[in-house]
Amino acid sequence: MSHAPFRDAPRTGRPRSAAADRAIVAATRQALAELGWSGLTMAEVATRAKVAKTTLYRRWPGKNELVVDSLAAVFEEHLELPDSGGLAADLAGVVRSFAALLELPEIRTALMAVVAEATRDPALRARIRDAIVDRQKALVLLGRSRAQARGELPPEPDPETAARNADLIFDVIAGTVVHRALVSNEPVDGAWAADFARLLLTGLTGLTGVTGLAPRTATDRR
Amino acid sequence: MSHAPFRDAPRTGRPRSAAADRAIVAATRQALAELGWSGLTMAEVATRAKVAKTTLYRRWPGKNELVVDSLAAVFEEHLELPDSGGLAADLAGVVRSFAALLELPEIRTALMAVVAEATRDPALRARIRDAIVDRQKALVLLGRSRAQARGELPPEPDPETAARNADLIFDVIAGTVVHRALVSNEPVDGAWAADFARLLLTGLTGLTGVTGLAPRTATDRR
Amino acid sequence: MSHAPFRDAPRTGRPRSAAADRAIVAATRQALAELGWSGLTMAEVATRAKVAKTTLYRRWPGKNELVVDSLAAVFEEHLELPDSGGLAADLAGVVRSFAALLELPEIRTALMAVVAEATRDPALRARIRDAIVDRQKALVLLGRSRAQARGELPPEPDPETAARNADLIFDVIAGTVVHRALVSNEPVDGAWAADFARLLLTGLTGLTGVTGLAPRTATDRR
Amino acid sequence: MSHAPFRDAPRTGRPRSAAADRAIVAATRQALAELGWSGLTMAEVATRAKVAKTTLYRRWPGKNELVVDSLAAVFEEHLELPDSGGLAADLAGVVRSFAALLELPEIRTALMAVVAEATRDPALRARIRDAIVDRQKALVLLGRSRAQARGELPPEPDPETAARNADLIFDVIAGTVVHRALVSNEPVDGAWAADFARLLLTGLTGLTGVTGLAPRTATDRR
DNA sequence: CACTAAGCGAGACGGTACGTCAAGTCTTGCA
DNA sequence: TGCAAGACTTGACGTACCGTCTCGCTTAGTG
Repeated sequence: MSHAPFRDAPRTGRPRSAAADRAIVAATRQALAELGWSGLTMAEVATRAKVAKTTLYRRWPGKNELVVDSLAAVFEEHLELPDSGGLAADLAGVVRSFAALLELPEIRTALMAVVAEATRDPALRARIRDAIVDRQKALVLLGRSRAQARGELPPEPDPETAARNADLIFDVIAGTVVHRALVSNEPVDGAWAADFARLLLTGLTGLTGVTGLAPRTATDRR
Repeated sequence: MSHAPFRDAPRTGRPRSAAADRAIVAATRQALAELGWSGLTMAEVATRAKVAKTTLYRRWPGKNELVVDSLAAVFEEHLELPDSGGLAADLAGVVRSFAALLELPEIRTALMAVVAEATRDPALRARIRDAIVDRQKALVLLGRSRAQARGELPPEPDPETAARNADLIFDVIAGTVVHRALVSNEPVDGAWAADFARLLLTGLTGLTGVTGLAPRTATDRR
Repeated sequence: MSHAPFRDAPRTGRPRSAAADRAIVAATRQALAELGWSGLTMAEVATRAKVAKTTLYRRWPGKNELVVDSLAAVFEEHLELPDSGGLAADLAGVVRSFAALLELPEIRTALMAVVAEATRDPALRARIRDAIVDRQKALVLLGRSRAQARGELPPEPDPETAARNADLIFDVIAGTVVHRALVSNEPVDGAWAADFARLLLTGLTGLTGVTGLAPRTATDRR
Repeated sequence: MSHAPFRDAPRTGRPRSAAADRAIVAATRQALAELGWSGLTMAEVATRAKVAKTTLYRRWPGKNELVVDSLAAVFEEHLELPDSGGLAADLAGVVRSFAALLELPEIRTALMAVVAEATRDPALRARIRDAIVDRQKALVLLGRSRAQARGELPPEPDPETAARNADLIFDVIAGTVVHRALVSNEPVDGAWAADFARLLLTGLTGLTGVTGLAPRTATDRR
């Protein structure tokens, strides 16, 4: 956990309970799912975790940080990218992976809220980047390197371009999925993921035609 | 304003002050820019607008709705799409238009916050859609119809596909710009907009190569 | 009540509830009697008075001031000195009057506590003086002036001496009764009051002899 | 110290540090003087005494008892009555001795506070009596027995009367001095002590006249 | 022109959550 | 076992904001 103290100075006194840490994070996720971001209170979390409010504040500066770390735990356990053997399928896999997270009520209700809070709090922004965003970006980078190894994508000419392209692709994938799920409030199902993957691979001009060639079936929907 | 009462029943009594409406919305934007979403209070808005707190609650159900309407006013005055004569340029225009809004502190700090609130409040979600999202989407639709008129994009085979494609493209554009600006917290400058437009038009495979052909200059950045 | 606002400026807005004031003071006395000074909490008072905690803090800066005003109300309704026709009887009357107050559990538990708090808070000290001590002192002054009118005590030669003597006599009477009741924790009954009055009138040397001349009876005790 | 463990059972394990006891009491007095009763915390005492909080609780049941014992230490080192050769002077000596203690900030701020606490705690009341009040009363008794030995006061006819008178005189002296110092918040100087002694010896009627005969000078004040 | 039905500013009100603090207990490791 | 360090539970603290209310006043139309 990012708030863990350095163990350089051999700490004295009673050590912090690791079980409490786990209980608090779990309670936060549960309360978030039930009550939503603005309904979440520190006292409620404390009660559910069977822990005193002071224990919360000893470990996290406030609600924002606690929620970021709790969301991070969800990302940590859910994000993975099985090698599906092809770029298009890997792409759909990333999209599905992101979308699955955004279906969780605790993520739906809290992710954008902490992003909004972070606009006025650089430390929180860094925490979000380290704990959440970078974890997602790693998935995208993994997919690209696999595609390049397979020869589906050309290798980057130089590291700077590589980074710039990676950032762009990541913003496109993550941003689009988030917008679909949270703003447009539409399901991210297999059909949509396929459409999105096709658009990403072939660009706008290829969009309509290909769709026409492979009409969807009802069973295509999740 | 979307909360305006129906004029069917010819209202009696003293009419509401239109000046107050304007002052409140302006005060909300200003306070949002200075204090951020979570620092914004109804009392503060009332004070700045030189209005009583009761006047606020007489017109808006709460903070969420007041902010959505205030944000909507900003979108209304800023969003436009001058015809630049080509799809790529129109695309860049839409991106720049969205990005310009996301540079405003009141939008940065509040847009994602109300989206987050809306996850648990369908009425608020509808309000956001009507007042903000549909206004953005209209821009994207306008760009597509222009491109189709010019022959740069094929006409849609049927209305359902047209709607599905429009939704997808809109989520890609709006989502990507928002993610770049608010989550990645990087500037949406001309160079990035050009990269993004190229990706949208030609797809992933075209990305690296084209970039290599047209190396950027320093003056290209905003 | 000493915190009442001046009515010079014609007050606007909703007026404060006088009933709330009364309920709060009554609740404070009751809670003090049941829970003692250190057991008294603002929340408990608020609950008993069926009033919000904020209402308490809107009217009193804190627990100390609330308690002083509540004690003052008790003093106001209890302190009086019926004219008994003679100095000795008047003296006993004052003693009994003070003692009766000190038998009330809310006074027992709180009077010395606020005095202790006041050692570090001049404003609180002034409040105690105005609301409580001066009320007691007025009784002593009344007794003296009656005695002087009857010729039982000589008139004071000058105002300064008069004030100094009054202060001294007051400290003797009030201090002694308080010490007997709260520190020695012994009852202030009729017999003790008579002993004390005799000591005050005749001094130490007269103490033992007179007691011997007028042996007490069981009915003499309160 | 009244909390000292019995040495009957030959105690095992590491013995308690006597130095810690002294450091704690000293730290309590110092903290009391600086922070006042309500500002005093166990943690602060522990820090100042360079001792763990647990050590405090191992030796005293709580804050009240710790403070009583610390005040008792002050009384123990300060209270004494040099034989001045006459009743009036001895009386003034007792008054001055009490007053000197009440000038100490730790006593001013804490004495009445523990008395107030004691109204709801018989054990604390007993502790105060044994550790503080009886020590003061011994001084008064000593003064009386000297006066009786000198013939300035008549011997008591019987032990019961002796005790009753002693209690009364003690309440008068201690109560008056405390009231002057803490409630009226006026200095207990030589002039006031002389006035008080005169009143005690001759009673109320003698008060005004004698004062008139011996007008004070400025140098008479402390 | 008076009546009347709102609107309006000021501020009290009952609530709820905040983040802090103190009391007193418990846990660890060292002496 | 004593002790230092410090985590822990409990619960009060005082503040801030919420959304509602009460009051005295103003401002249109309507009768």
